[in-house]
Amino acid sequence: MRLTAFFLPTLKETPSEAQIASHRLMLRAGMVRQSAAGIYSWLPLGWKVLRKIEQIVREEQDAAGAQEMLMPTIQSADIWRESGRYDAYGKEMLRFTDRHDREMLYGPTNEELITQLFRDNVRSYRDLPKILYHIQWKFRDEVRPRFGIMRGREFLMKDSYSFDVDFEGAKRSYEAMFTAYLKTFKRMGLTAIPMQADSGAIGGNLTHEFHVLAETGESGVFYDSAYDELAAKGEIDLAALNNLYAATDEKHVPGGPNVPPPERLREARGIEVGHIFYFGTKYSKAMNAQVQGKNGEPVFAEMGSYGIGVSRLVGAIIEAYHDDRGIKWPEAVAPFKVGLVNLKVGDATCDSVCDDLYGKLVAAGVEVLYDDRDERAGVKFADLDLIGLPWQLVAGPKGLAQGVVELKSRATGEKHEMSVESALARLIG
RNA sequence: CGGGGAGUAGCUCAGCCUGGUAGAGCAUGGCGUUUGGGACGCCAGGGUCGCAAGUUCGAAUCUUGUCUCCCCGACCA
Repeated sequence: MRLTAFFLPTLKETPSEAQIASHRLMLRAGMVRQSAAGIYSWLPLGWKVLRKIEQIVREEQDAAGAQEMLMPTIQSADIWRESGRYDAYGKEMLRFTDRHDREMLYGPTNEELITQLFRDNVRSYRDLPKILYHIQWKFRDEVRPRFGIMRGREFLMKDSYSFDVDFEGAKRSYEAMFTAYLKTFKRMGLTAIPMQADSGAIGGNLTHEFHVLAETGESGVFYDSAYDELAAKGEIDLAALNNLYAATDEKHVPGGPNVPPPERLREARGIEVGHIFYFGTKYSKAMNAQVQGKNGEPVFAEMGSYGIGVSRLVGAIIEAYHDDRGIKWPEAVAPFKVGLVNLKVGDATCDSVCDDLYGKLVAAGVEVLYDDRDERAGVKFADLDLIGLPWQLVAGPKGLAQGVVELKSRATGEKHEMSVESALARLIG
């Protein structure tokens, strides 16, 4: 993509409403614009990141055996009356009527819909287990949206739902999602700690929240310092994780059972990026979702639900990866891998070398943003640092006179001069 | 939902107290000089002062109502 053609409205100054780094940087980097309280438009750069994250989530769900589908954003009140949540959910649910005065709502979650689909279409235990998921926009009419897309009213969520014939099966599904979540967050460069959590309004008795540690996190969390060591090792060890203490402040009881000694107890702030629940037959009973068991007997489906805040992850990643100049995207979610800087647009050599580099990178399938604007070097560097592409490939008249370009890592700040060929090899290889 | 604050140019804000032709910086367009980490000069364009009523000869400014946004708290799968 050539920057002259790209819609990238960056801001030099910080909009006054933005309080935390991710919000500030998303506005400044031209990723999002607010349209109403807690409701945002995703501009091209932000949308690219969102789709990258979504794709990682999708791949890990698929790998765990879940199947993607798509349920609507708008739901009928009827099924919510069946589950009993139409009255229970409260004002967070956005309700309205259509032209025929039918009561509708913008879905805050999809247990009812998926249970209805299951009930209407699955008859036998032989069809189980099943894990279905979708990645869809949700709306929760939060009293006080804040922190940009971190607590928006409209947000993109991946929600999965598992159906099993018995508890053992449900537990396997739960563990499959548990592991998938750890892998998902790790691929994005995040260390997410699974925490014992309050089960809240969804109800159930087996539940974990996944928190990314960040100073600006909304939740207080407590965890065993052994997590830090485990995270440093970089491998996912389910058994080890299950034996370590970690809890949100809602669940944490000082000095309670399993709480590690003070020297190993860490207190921190966390951003909740995922939440998984086993809730048994809560919805299948309320909505009469049964299958026939092995002996022909009716069995209520054992269910779980598993959410990842996809749009919130964008903010969480920025919270984890930024400095005072801007964002530092991990390569897995970066909107582009390379920012190609032509330091002197209009200079025949610079133009031809950059055009050639751009063509070759694109041909090799490398995502590259080519800054071909007729701007001063400082402007280009500042914008590139702000939007945080992992690699900056800089070509200017001085370097080219020596036959070199500069390759800079945004993450480490390291710069290396090298020939055009070796730069290409580094980026394509 | 309780408390506080703010709506004036694309952004950041001044002007309001004490009513009298709407401002600055940045951004944008043009020209020139510049050009390796957010240049400089000159010129230009751009505003229903959130909206509505009221007071007044006259309202961005005073009064009332209303809408929206932000912050703190409570709330939050």
